[in-house]
Amino acid sequence: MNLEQLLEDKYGYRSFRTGQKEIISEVLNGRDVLALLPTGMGKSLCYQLPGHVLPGSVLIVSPLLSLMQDQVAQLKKMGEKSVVAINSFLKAEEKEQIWQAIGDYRFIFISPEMLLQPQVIRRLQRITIALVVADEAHCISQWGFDFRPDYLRIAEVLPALGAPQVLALTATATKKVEQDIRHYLQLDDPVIYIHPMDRKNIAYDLKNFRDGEEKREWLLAFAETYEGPGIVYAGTRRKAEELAGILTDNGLPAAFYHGGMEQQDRIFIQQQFQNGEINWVCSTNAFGMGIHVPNVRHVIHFQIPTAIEEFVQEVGRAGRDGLPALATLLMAPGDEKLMQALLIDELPTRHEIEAVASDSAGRVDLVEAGIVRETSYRVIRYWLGRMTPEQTIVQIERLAEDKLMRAASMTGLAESGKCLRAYILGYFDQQLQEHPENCCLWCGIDYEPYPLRTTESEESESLHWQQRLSRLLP
DNA sequence: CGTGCGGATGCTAACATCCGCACGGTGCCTTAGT
Repeated sequence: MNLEQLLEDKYGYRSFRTGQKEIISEVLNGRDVLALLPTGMGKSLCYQLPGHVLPGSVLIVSPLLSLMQDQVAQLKKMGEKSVVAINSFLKAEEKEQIWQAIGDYRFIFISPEMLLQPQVIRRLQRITIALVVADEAHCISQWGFDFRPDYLRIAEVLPALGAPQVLALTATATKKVEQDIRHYLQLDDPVIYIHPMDRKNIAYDLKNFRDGEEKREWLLAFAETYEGPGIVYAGTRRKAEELAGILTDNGLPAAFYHGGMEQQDRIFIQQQFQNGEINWVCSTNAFGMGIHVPNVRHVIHFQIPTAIEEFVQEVGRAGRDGLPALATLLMAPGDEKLMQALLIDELPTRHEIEAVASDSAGRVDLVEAGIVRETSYRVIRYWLGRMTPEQTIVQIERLAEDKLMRAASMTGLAESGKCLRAYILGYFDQQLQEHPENCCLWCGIDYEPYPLRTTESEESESLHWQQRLSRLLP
């Protein structure tokens, strides 16, 4: 089969990007594949193209509803009609209609939680699933153990679906994440494709401050000096709002974004950022997946992230256009303590585990009564289904240790005093081939490539007039 | 670690002030009964 011809017929591209052809060929050879491709390297084509060749539907397991909707819209825009997302956005009748004709859809998007529902499995059993895709597969490792346990259960469904082949796609994976993906998706002798993950156009900077006040002053001065767009990652929702407030108070086009907002507001901010109407988004780690803004110049971490994996994911949203981008990590004494406390507090407690274990009737009253938190309840139920309460407690303790170790690797980066790029690549078991010209603060950073803010003083003055006028008028 | 909230305090009626303590990120899925 001529893949290039197919690519041109279906998508109008003349040639594949690095890695795409290898991955697609292996999928078409019937192999399980785990592909590590950096963000923006055309991951979705790796299942879209096989979807036109394979004898059956492609089932894509996706972490976010917004991501699904986005991908469905994108496929439809490209002329692909037989696409659907099965999720809680659908009304009962819509859902029924889709199920009636489910075999007609070439691409079916679904969340792990929805996929695990028995009636969903029964419906999917009636059709031929040729390929199951785990999109953003690092979520298995990142979320499965203590947040969204259904992520660990995807493989349970596969036998019922006729044991289709599996393609796992992600941008960031340590050896541990890779192993988790292989194990929990039960990949069968998979082909592993690893693309070098170094992003040469991103320089890594680090600033030490005495306290948060100094950080705030620096952030404001930076945003007033340099042109965005940029993302500022804060540790908490409140902090994200506070930082956005500082920027907007000083006339900068900024907004905050976090998981506590209404879905509509979140979509609105995303769109404004994508249209360039907002220059700075101050957010928690909720912001990022599914954001396609190629020209993000700056990613600033106001507070230290909980792991290098997270840091790299977030930093990777900069400079997708290939132009120079800058990642800046702001540090102050005590920062790591806050994040450590946060990491551990959110895990199920011994008390919660014992409460769920002794509640043999399996009632959800514990959550209603405020004895067990909602997420804890589901996580505990997952583990109790597989081990004793005592083993579950040990399991959660191990998770806490693991999280603290990963957090320590992040502080290690901040304190190493050596090339940050080399440290990061080393963490992912990759070797730095060559230091780019703009590498990191230890190798030296030239700030000249980062465009300065164009002071549109006249424009802002006229805006002032408009504002004053609007205040005078009723 | 930093912050914000609720309750106690101090003393006789409303309110300022202090202290202890909980909380902090990430998202699917909710099919009851007016």
